[in-house]
Amino acid sequence: MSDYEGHVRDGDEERVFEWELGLPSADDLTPLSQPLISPELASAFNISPERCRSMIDVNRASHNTLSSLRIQTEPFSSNNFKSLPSFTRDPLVVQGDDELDPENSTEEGLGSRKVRRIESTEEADSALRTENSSYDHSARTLKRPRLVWTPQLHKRFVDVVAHLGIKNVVPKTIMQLMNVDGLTRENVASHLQKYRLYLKRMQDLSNNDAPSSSDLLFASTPVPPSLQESSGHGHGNGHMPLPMPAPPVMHMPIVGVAHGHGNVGVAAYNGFESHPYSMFRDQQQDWSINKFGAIVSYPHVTPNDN
DNA sequence: CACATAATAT
DNA sequence: AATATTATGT
Repeated sequence: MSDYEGHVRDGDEERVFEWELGLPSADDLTPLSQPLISPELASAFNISPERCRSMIDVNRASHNTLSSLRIQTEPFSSNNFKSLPSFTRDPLVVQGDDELDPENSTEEGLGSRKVRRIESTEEADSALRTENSSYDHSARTLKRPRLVWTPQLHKRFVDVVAHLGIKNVVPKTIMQLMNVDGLTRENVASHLQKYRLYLKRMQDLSNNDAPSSSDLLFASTPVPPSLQESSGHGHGNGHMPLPMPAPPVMHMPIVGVAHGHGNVGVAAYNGFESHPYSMFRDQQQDWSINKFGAIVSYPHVTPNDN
C-alpha cells in the first residue's frame, strides 16, 4: 500500500526542500527582539506594540503550521514517511484536530511563563542553540496526536507490567521497557491508571464475568497470572521471581532517537491479531522479559506499525 | 520531581 | 468512549 504513497511523499519532500532553500537566511530577518514597526510609527497610527516573541514562540508556530499541513495532505501516512527536516517527530497516531491559536492566551499565559531575558551574548548564543536545535525542544513543544492503544501496544504494556509486578511498576519504567518510539510517560501513566481501575474492577467483580464492552481492549490481552489478585490477599507479588536481573538500562536507545519516521497508522482497532511476540524483524534487539522470565526481544517499534 | 488518584476536559 | 490534562496529596 505504501509504494505509491512513498513516491508522492518523496516529491513533497523535495518541494519542501526547494521551498526551504528559498527562505531568507537568518541574517536577512529582523531580529525577534526588534519590533517590525518603529515606535514612532506605531504611536502615530495608534498601533499597540506587540509583545516580544521568543524562539519558542516561533518554533511552536512552525510546528503548528507543519503539522496542520501534514494532516491536511496525508492524514493516514504510514511508516515510509521519513522525515521533514527538523521538527518532524511524531510517530504517533493522528486522530484529529490541531488548532492554531496564536493569541488566545497572550499577555496572561505568557506573562506568567518564563520569559527569559538574555543578558550576555554568550547566554544568547547558548539560548539560541538549545532553542533552535529542533527536536530536543520541539519534542516537548509539538502537540502530539493522541495515542491509540492498539492491542499490540497494549500487549507490550501488559508484558512489561507483568514482569515488574503491578505493585511496583511506575510509568517511566514501563515507558522505557516498552521501547516504543514516541511514547511518553504521560501516555503510559494515563493508560496505567485506567488499567489499574480495570484490574480492580475485575477483581472485586467477583473475579470473572463478562468484561464490559468498554473493556474490549483490556480483554483482548489477558491479564497475566502475575497480575491477578488471588482472591483477596496474599498480594505479595511473591511470584515472578524476576529471574533476570534488572537488565542494564543502557541498552535501550529508547524514545529520543531521531528515527524520524512520522509514521501514522490508521487509528482504529482494525484487528486483533493476537500473535504473541510476532515481531521478528531483526532490528535493534531491545530486550525485555516475558511473563515466563524468558528474555524476549522487543524491537524498537513505533505505535501501530507492528 | 515522579507518582497515584480522582475529576474533568477534549 | 478513549485519551489527555489538571488538581491534589504523597
